[in-house]
Amino acid sequence: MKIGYPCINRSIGCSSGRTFRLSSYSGERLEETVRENLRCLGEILRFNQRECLLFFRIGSGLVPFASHPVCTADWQETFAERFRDIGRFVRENDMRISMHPDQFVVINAKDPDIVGKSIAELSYHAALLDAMHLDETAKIQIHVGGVYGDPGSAMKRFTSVSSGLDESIIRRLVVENDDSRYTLADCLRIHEETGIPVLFDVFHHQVNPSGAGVAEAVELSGATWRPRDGIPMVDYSTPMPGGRKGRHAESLDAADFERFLAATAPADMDIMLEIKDKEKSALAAVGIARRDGRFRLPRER
DNA sequence: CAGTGTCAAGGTGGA
DNA sequence: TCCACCTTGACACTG
Repeated sequence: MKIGYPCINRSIGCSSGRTFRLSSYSGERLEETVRENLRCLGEILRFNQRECLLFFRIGSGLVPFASHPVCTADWQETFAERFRDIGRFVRENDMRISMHPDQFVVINAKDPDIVGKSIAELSYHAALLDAMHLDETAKIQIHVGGVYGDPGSAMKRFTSVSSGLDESIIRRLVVENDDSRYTLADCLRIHEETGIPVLFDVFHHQVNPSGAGVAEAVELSGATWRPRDGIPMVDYSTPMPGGRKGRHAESLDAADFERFLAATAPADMDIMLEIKDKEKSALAAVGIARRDGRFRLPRER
């Protein structure tokens, strides 16, 4: 079991998601920004390694505008060595990386232009993980979407488009149940059609359920991961108390997390804490998971 | 320098 | 019909 947090570290005072406006794009600006983002990513990973946070989601903004036509820079070549170094650090410390392209990626959209842009964005994510020389346990998670009031057709389009995706993408792709459209049961059906593993989101399953209890849900989704995909990934969070439906909590609900671990024992999984205060909650979760017994510090493995 | 409106991209649900 | 929301604030303009 590894525990981690997404994209941003609030303790170390730098961001690996620095960006700039499209209107101020230039090759120099891109290079300078990517260099700074990679430097900070290295710092975050070193922080994580010290704190035994072995799971991290790299933000999609690491290379700004990478899939936009304006970007003609060969960033993979320019930063090849830096990417390789970071990948080596990840492997040597037995860490795990994931990415989560944002809501604009809809590979089963009706508009072919949106499909094309979505695939370009997935290619960027795959190229980034490839540049780090990470194996196929480093996943790219997406929601399904593209419903437009007709889930059946959306499902067919998803199956059809995903079957044509490049191997570099499909080997890393996993689908996640979302909070309003595709339930866990829908994602399991997609898995049956496509073989794509299902990443279980605990919170979305509460908001948008499909029958299974949490232990069963972890088991069903976990069974869709092949050995080469690695330990199943799970997104965990709780609702913001008093917040609107769908909002993520500000900090870890320790009692709920303990109950979640107890309910799902002895299943192994890598848990991404989608909680606003980031590494702070992840650290608290590590403490709880150590008492649970499934989580081991690296030196105890 | 502080405050704040806006930023590449889509789709949904709630007010 | 508009706004908030999503994996996440940060940039850049104004005064």
